[in-house]
Amino acid sequence: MPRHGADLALLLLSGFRTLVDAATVELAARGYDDFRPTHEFAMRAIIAGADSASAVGRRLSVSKQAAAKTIAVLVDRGYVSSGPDPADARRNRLQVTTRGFDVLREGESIFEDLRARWEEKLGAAELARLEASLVTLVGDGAVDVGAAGWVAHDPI
Amino acid sequence: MPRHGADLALLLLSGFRTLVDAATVELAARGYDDFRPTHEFAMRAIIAGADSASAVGRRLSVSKQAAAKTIAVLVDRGYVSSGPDPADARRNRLQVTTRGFDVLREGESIFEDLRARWEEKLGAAELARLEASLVTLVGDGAVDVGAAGWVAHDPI
DNA sequence: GGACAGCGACAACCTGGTTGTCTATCATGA
DNA sequence: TCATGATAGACAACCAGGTTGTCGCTGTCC
Repeated sequence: MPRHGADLALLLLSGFRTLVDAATVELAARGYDDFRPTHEFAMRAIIAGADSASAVGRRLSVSKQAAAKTIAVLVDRGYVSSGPDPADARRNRLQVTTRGFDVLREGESIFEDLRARWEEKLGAAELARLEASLVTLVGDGAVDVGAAGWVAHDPI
Repeated sequence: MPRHGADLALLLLSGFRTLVDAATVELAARGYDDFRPTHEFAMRAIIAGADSASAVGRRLSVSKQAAAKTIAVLVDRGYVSSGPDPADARRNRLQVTTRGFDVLREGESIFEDLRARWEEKLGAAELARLEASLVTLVGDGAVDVGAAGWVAHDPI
């Protein structure tokens, strides 16, 4: 067994892919096709208070241009609305639409299902242990920042 | 705690990123800058017997054009050599160069070091347990195929 | 010998990023 | 009050890595 260390990295990647691919496929089956993980990150940033393209970019550690592009497709697909900010004419105020909240809620429930399926495979205690180990290794905050930009590709 | 299931996915991603970013940075520090995980996958495919661009594409489940592009940069940077196949004039026979094997060996040792650091943090038994759990969840073969194409971005 | 398949090259395009430049707007301090 | 500086967003050019499609050459097989 050479490459033992690298295999660990691949296992982690593979786990992530398994979940995200399944979620994207399932989301498409439920009527939200062309919804990508990137979009989720952007919407969560908006909900968390980043109500302009620049702010989303900062929150996601990404250039404002990149954020603006993502937001443009989100607006185009009706997940996010954008209008002039009455208080500051430079800004375009962003808001997640009802449809936007819908897709997020669907996504959450899909991920819950996937996790439940893993619990069946592994046992609840063991899965909790795995999560705890990961938190020890990468920290709890790792869950939030900088994940966008690493999740760019199409499933299958 | 909503988003529990999604957090699991993010933990896995974060673990992968932590390892791969660190490895890429360390590799650059050792003189192999602009070497990306994608390149590693392509080189391993060549070593495994895929000695033409089309074959690499098949092995990596990627179009032959995509494989040809990657191989072009690998050849350009001296990690892979390409020459006419005396037995078949259509093909360009690929070979990993000495420098190519060097960078792979460095990469392996870096990943071993990273894994050892994680063992210190978590304990050897617990890390082995984590790996075993992941193998249970995603299967052993998951380590190999289709990982290219998910590892496209720059660290930091 | 002819039909078909595979290889590599080329071109056009997509997505998700990047940097750089520009204008409009706001905020601040002399 | 007004000049200066910072910020928002738009636009353009570019990059990496991927896609599809077309094409010509080469090899294989009937």
